[in-house]
Amino acid sequence: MSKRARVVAGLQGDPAALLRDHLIEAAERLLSDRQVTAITTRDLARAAEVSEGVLYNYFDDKNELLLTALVLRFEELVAQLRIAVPEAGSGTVREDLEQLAFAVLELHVAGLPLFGKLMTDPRLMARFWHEIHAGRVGVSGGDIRGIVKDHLEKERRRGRIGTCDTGAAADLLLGSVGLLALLEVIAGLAAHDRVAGLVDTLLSGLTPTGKSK
Amino acid sequence: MSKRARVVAGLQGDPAALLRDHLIEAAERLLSDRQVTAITTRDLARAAEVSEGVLYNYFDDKNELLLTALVLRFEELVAQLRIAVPEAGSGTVREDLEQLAFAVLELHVAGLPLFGKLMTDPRLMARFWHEIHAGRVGVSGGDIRGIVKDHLEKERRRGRIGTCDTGAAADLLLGSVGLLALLEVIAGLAAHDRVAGLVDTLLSGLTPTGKSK
Amino acid sequence: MSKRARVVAGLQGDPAALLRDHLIEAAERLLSDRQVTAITTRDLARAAEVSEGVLYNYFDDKNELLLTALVLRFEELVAQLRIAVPEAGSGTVREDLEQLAFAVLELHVAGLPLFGKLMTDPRLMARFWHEIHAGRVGVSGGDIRGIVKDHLEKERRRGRIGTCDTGAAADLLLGSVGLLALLEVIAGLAAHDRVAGLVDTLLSGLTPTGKSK
Amino acid sequence: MSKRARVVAGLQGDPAALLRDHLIEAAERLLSDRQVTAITTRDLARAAEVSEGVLYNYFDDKNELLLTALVLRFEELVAQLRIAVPEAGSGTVREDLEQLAFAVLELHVAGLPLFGKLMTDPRLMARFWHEIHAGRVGVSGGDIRGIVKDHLEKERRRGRIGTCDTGAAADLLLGSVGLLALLEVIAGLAAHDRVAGLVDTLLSGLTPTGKSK
DNA sequence: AATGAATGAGTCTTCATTCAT
DNA sequence: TATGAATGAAGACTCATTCAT
Repeated sequence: MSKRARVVAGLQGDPAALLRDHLIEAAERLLSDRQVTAITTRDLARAAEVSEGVLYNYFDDKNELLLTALVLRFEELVAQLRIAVPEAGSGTVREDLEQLAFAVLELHVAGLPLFGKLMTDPRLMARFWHEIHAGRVGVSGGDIRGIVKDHLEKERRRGRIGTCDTGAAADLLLGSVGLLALLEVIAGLAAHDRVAGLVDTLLSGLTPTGKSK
Repeated sequence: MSKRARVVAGLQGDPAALLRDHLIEAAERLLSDRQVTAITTRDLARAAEVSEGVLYNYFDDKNELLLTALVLRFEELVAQLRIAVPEAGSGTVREDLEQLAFAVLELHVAGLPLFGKLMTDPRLMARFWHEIHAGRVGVSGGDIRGIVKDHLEKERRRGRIGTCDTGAAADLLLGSVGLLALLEVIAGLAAHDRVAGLVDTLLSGLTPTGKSK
Repeated sequence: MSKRARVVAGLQGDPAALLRDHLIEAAERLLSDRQVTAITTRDLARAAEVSEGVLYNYFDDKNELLLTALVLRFEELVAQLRIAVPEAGSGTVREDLEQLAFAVLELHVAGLPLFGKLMTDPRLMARFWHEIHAGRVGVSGGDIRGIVKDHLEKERRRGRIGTCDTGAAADLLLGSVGLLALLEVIAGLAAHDRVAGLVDTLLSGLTPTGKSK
Repeated sequence: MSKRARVVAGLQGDPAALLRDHLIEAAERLLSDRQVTAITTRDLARAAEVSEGVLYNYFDDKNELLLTALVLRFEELVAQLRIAVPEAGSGTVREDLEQLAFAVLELHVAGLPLFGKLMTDPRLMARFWHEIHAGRVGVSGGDIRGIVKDHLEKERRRGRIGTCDTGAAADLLLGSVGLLALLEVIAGLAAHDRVAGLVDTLLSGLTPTGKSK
């Protein structure tokens, strides 16, 4: 009935949804090499090859578009993590835990820039936080923590690890892997090489053999 | 004859150095309650009670001043950590490690906003990184890691903990404490309550008693 | 075959004329609680429950629609005044004149915002003026003046007022009532309370009794 | 000490005050051939031959500059009226009243466009109203009314006019003269020619000679 | 060397109008 | 002929940087 944007001219489907998605994709592309605050409406329009005003037909304001792109990207990352979680028992305890740790590392390496971008703008951060229901997010927060904790509890039920505070263990793993990811992203550290050491140390603990704490 | 800024009028010493420091102090003050991007040259000038132009006599641009203030603040925080590190053997292994963990938590809670501010501007971040020699920094990077590692090695030499990868152990502790700090800053989590659990789990490890890894 | 707008779907008559009128009505409604400049084409479309584009099928542009609505509203107000004019002789001279003055006050209070809206856009004003044949309008211009003048002349023919310049008398009445209306609209003055004083003073004049001018 | 705008480069006096006044003058010039709402910051800057930003060094926002210009212009007009008010007794009652009426007519003819401009923007109108303390303004309000009323009371004390409601008489004169001014401004009516008739009718009143009201 | 006003590019957002459907 | 999304030209305002004084 009404006019259709040139960029979605030849495509099948609801033109509105198409264009909305197109805008989000353009935003994601921009987000991958610029800080949120460094992205202007003009950039967005140029990247999407549409006029400047079109953004406001689909989003309340610039930040809402950016936020949507950010949330989407985050959800993709978590979905990828779920896929990468090993079936408990597919290898040794260590092997499975290492596989999980590598998956978490991937998530962090990919997600950290995202997170950094959010910190730029406190209001954006707040909206992001609200969008992703509390506890489901953070660099390694909530949901992700649940995934790791669940894995550990399965292992414990199988008797492959001892009685322990699985929550704390999850924090140790997530935090340290997150730290490696940060150093990789910021300083180019080879994080992968240090994951095995992390898992070993977490498994055996620090207490000298034969002694209690 | 050259003019001396009113604010350093009565002071002894090289007026240039005095004014430079004065500007940095004003920047630090501003940095403690605003995002870097939210600080204008006018703010800076007003806070330092000098004219807008002086800034350019001592720094290449606004960001250089801000960066200098950021680096300084970071160094103060690390210095505070050094002071808070327990004398090994002043308590049990756990007590000492907990005390260290708390000190690290304090550092992170104080330093995280700083870090967030840096991420605003990638160029600023790069310059910051360069300023603090590689590996010495990060939310929980290098230097700090050395402090924790040193502590653990002292404990090992005393025989209070077993043979282990002290670097990995330091990463586990720093990373997980950093994660708690992040959740405290972002989501208001009571991080302190979970530090003890972290230390316990790190000490005992996950491997079931009586079994080898 | 041509399409018929949903809002005039079930109605009898020329669909074009129907829709045109429908648009004008919507505009009038909007005009009663917004400044002309604050009315967007989107507002107009939403109020009329039609698409944004139709407007341009019936009017040259947005302003022409608004103008038409304004002229219509003005004519309604004048029609109301005609109805409210007292039958000369239904009361005393003063009573009749007061009744007329009150009617004129109503007209002004209702019409002033309209007038204000017009002044927003000089081109709109010019077109309005052209639309209402010269001399027939103004806050208290032409036609209205004729109504007051006619009333006064009837009274004079009846001998209830003396020989005088009824045109000037009409101007005195209209102008002063208009002034009160303006002050009521702008500053919340209780205009009604001062109408009687106006009429009295107009009737008796300023010249001291027994003296010639 | 600091830079001086090119436009006030050669002039004596406080450059800030100079430029501020220069901006106001530019605004007044613009105001005399455009509606307030039709004046952009760019227009203002171009008219004053300064950069766009300079406006904000002297006024909170665009409207404040415009408002200042409007208030100033209004005050000039009132001052002119005061000067033009006849010494009571310098001529006959009618002559003096006519002279006053002419002065008021001048005021209105000059002030009406100003007033019209204000009606464009209700918030601006409110600020204007607040600026000019209540009762001092309006097309023919307060202060102006006081001037006319004072004149009439002097005449009454001299016994040159009878006992009457001088306030109402002032309203009759001001309102009707305002009306003529409006018609002159809008429709090019020759207002001057009708002032004498107004004054005559006001002086003699409508009541038939020898009869009571 | 300090001052602080001038500069003007750049920001987000609105909205009348067009035009493919 | 109605639709309503796309268009893009403005608009007001900010602020890092410059530079005459």
